[in-house]
Amino acid sequence: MNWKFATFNVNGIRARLPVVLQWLEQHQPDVLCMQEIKAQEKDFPQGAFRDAGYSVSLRGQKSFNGVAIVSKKPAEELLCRLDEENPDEEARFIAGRFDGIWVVNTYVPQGRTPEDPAFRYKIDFLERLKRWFESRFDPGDRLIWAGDINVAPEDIDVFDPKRMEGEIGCHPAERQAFSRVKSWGFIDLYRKHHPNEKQFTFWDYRLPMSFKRNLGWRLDHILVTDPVARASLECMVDHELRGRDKPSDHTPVWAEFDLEKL
Amino acid sequence: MNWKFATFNVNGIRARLPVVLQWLEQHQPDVLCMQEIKAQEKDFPQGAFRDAGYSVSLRGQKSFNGVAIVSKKPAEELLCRLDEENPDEEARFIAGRFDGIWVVNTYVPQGRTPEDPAFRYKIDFLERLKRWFESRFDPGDRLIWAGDINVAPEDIDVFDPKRMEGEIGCHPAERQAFSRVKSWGFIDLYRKHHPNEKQFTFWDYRLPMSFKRNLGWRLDHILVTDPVARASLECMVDHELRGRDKPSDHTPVWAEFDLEKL
DNA sequence: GTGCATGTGG
DNA sequence: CCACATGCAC
Repeated sequence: MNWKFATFNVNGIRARLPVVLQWLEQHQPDVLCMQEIKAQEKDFPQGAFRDAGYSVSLRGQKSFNGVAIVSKKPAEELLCRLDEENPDEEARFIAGRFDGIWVVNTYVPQGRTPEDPAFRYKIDFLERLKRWFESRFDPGDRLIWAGDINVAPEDIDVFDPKRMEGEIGCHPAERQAFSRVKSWGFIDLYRKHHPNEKQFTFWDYRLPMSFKRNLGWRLDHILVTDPVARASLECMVDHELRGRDKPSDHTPVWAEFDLEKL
Repeated sequence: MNWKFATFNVNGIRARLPVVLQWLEQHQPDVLCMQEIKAQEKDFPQGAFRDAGYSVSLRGQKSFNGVAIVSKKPAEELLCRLDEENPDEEARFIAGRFDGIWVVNTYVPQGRTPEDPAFRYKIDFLERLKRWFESRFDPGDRLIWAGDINVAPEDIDVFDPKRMEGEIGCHPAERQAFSRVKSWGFIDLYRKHHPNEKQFTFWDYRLPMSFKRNLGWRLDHILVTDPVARASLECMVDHELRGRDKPSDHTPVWAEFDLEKL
């Protein structure tokens, strides 16, 4: 039986609700991770997802950030913070078990510029995440880490690597921090299926005509442990959405798995 | 040859542009007066109107008020302020000559409450308008005064005259001020064609379900001098627009004239 | 450029 | 309830 998974930085769930519902209707993923829902729990349109046949797990915050997982079956287990000791950390992390697979959904800080304190926070976030994986899981577990990681891992993942060298999203320090988390036991699923494809998942609103001119970044990722990678059939970026009327600046990434190979 | 005229408080031209363009496309008025465009000249979507075959004359202001006239032919003469001595008066007045007919488009102050200084300003505005008509025109001229007058002239023009007695829009002082301007030589064209109709042009957003329950006011008017009244064929309120998706709180009023009778 | 928060105005 | 202004973040 096939199992479908997707991740999408929606940039405001209230503004993007029609787009997301239509995408769910068409693609029927078993699990969809969303980032930048930009809503508190009380403002998240839970009813609309339930009516579409999806269960909602979410970690909200007023105005910024916020992550959610919607799934055909409710989470078998759920964790809403990376750091249980810190009750008012930003809403950038949620993890749940679905059909026996642990799904970790993150919205990694963007970091502003490499000089900004926010950049240090980004690196720290990735290091905390690495320790979190180490302490709870084994690379042989069924585990998916997905979301807006805000790092373009290689030069192929930016529209103009020369121009973007050392810039936010491409800085060696963040690439290395991301790489270190992956080295624990993750495979970049899009890159596994498409080793040489220059395919982006984000086009900045602020760059004039960025989508039309394909001035993008691959910042949204599906990372999986080895057993999950071996069960994977495909991983794709649905850039079509970005060309429509009121798009998010990001676009969905999805993957399909053969559960019998797991 | 028939000549079509309309007035519409759009409540923000930028928010209402698709609605207005579709209405123009369908109804093809020779002249449309708009109020509450809520835009400065530079922010008014002139290109969209030109593409639709309309010439634009406007008096804008940042954020509030603002009036415009769009017309199949450009204005033969144009006046943009009621009080030429006062350069920073609110953008509530524009007048132009089209096909030999003078069209005066006003957004009369709402007045807040009868106790508020804004109410005095409303009465004064109507009195200044009366003097303006007296000084420049004769009741025998071809003249149309239209717009959001913000007065329900008679009890029939409010959903609940008992409840609204003395309230803003129905207060005796503003009814009298409006009546005094009309007494110079204007005929209420909707009332001429529909003497006993209880038909509203405004339904407050803030009253729950006001449109569905028809809790409205007739505040938008087409006033004409006697020769124009004699050439008139019909005057109607297009309340259908108010029932759609993102409506203005007001709805268009239109009239048709036989130019050969003029 | 876009979404959201808050404040003003109707 | 709705539109617009300003301010913030990305």
